[in-house]
Amino acid sequence: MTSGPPTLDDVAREARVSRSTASRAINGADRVSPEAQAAVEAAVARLGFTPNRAARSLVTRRTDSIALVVPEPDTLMLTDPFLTGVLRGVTDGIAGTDLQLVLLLSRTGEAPGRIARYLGSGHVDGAIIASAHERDQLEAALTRSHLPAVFVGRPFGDASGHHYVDVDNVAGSRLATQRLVDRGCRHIGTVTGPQDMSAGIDRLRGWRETLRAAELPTDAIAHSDFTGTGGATAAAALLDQHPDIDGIFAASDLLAEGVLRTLRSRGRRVPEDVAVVGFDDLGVAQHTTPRLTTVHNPVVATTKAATAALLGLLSGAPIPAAPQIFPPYLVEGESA
Amino acid sequence: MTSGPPTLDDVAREARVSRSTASRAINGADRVSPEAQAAVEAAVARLGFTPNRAARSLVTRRTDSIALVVPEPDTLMLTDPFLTGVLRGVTDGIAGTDLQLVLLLSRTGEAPGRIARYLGSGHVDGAIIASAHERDQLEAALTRSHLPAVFVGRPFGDASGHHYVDVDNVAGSRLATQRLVDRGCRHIGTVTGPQDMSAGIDRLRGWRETLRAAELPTDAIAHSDFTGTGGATAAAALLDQHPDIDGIFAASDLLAEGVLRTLRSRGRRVPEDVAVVGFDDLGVAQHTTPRLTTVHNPVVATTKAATAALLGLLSGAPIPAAPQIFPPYLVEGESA
DNA sequence: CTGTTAGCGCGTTCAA
DNA sequence: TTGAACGCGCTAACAG
Repeated sequence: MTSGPPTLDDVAREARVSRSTASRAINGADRVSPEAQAAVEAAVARLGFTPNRAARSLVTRRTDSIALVVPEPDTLMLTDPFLTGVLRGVTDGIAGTDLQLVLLLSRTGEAPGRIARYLGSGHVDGAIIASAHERDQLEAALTRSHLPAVFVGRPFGDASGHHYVDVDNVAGSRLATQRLVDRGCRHIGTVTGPQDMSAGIDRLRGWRETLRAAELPTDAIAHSDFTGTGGATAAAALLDQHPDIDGIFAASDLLAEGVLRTLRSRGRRVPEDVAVVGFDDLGVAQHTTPRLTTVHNPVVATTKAATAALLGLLSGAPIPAAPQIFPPYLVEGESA
Repeated sequence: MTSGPPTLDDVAREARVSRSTASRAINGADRVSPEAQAAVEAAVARLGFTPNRAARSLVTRRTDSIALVVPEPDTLMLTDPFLTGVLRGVTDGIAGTDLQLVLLLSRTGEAPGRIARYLGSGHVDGAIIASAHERDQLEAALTRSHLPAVFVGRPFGDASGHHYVDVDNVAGSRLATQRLVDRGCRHIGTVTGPQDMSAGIDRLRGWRETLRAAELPTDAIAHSDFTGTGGATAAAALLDQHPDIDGIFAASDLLAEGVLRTLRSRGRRVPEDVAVVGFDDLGVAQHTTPRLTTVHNPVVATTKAATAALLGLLSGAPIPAAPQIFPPYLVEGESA
């Protein structure tokens, strides 16, 4: 009467079979007669039965849930587009499974190791790590605990031993920089992202390589975090030190947006006086004035791939140890 | 030897007490001697014991996890700032508890009821619903299942019977519109948000009320979704139909951003020719040109409050049925 | 204050 | 193909 949610026993009784048979029918085992199968299915539908996850976990020793670790945005608006893409990618990736997605937002000033401890405690079957920043503890804890995990974005430091999916950041920044070279820019600067993230490092590298190949100067570098404000400040520094700059590669669209603001306030026309190319194409680029030329970063696709890889690991599939690297491509705008 | 994670039995053995005592010590019951308490704590630390959630859930009939239901952004960049704020609010809100956060991203084109079914299946102890859109099924399912839930933003339709926390959208849009009135605008238009969201409706209402009180015309209305592109289109329509417009209240900053773009492309100066006020202040406003005058929407605070309210419900605290409404305030920019 | 005893709901042997 | 029995790790009565 006051029974709460229906249990497997209720289903079995309703279907006039034993609990084991009901269990087998529900979990798609093969040794079940068609009649029994049908009876169980009918009973399940009639009762609205849903397996109790806790009970199931207890015996299967799986939690049927995975963790998604994401960095807390430094400022609202900062990593937002990235965050949104990641969320969508993972959600898409687990659609159709009965996996629960447990969200772990890594707080900036928090006691280090909270997340590592959580991941090591057996509360989840695996993890997607979209945390771009350096996190020695996390990576170490991950290898120690043998928790199946896939990174979105090459892990900082030694990537060997970790599965990851990434966009080819070096190729992307080459694309961006080459565009500036091709349109005739002779002194091309860059506003970099944080150098404790692989994306920040790689995007600087592509810029440098392209300019070297073109035998152009590589002296105009301004470091920044991935914020619009940071980009504006960095661009100002760049213009002060190198007034003759005629092109800027910004390591993200958010940065580029700040760069455009500075250029406008200084009366430099874009792209006539200074051409600008960004990176990411996650929505910001379409809303700038002028519309930003940028490099598309397929975040949803990479995250989806990472999730698929994790599902593979969980199902014990043969593991392709090699990272999956997605190609970026240039998106036409008006800024270059 | 090959035992896997340590169990309560291991702890008990290590601490030389019974399992029950160990359990009591760990769960902070009172009837435990100081020595036993210390012994257990030492054993826990030594073994790195973490309670098995599944086993605990099975007996306590609680899952120690809550769901966060958020709408999938219609476009990247769209509801991003909102989403980020919500995530932070909830995360802050459950910090210090051992609650798991299960993320439920509501897909736009999905089979309706997926989320409702999930919430009704006993997989979580409660839910925060940040889904602004109309979702009859969800609200109905929620009342039917008696799952403790708190909405962020007044639920669409009949809000009675639902707990919610919200910013005072009507007051906010009054603030915005009054600002335009005060600076001398005589023909003030509005670009609305979707009229199937309470925020969209309320923000339109505040605009109308303010203009009526000021005895100014309320004929210049253009509806839109909450995207920048939508705002740009709506603003164009507004200018076409009412060329003499000298002020626009946009129901969100994203909309306002689109409005500014249209005004610029039509050669209208802001704020000299047309003054603009937005709503939300979630990061977008600071990056527009000119910097947007807007109304601050304390998303993190409301979401945190919603989470606190949910925790209260879960602990069986006396439930304040009345919604918590947060006051908005005007943020100075250059656009009005 | 402590230990003993019983399940929580489910998957999975093992015989039949 | 089916059912009976067991145990996953833990909390909560109940005696002591």
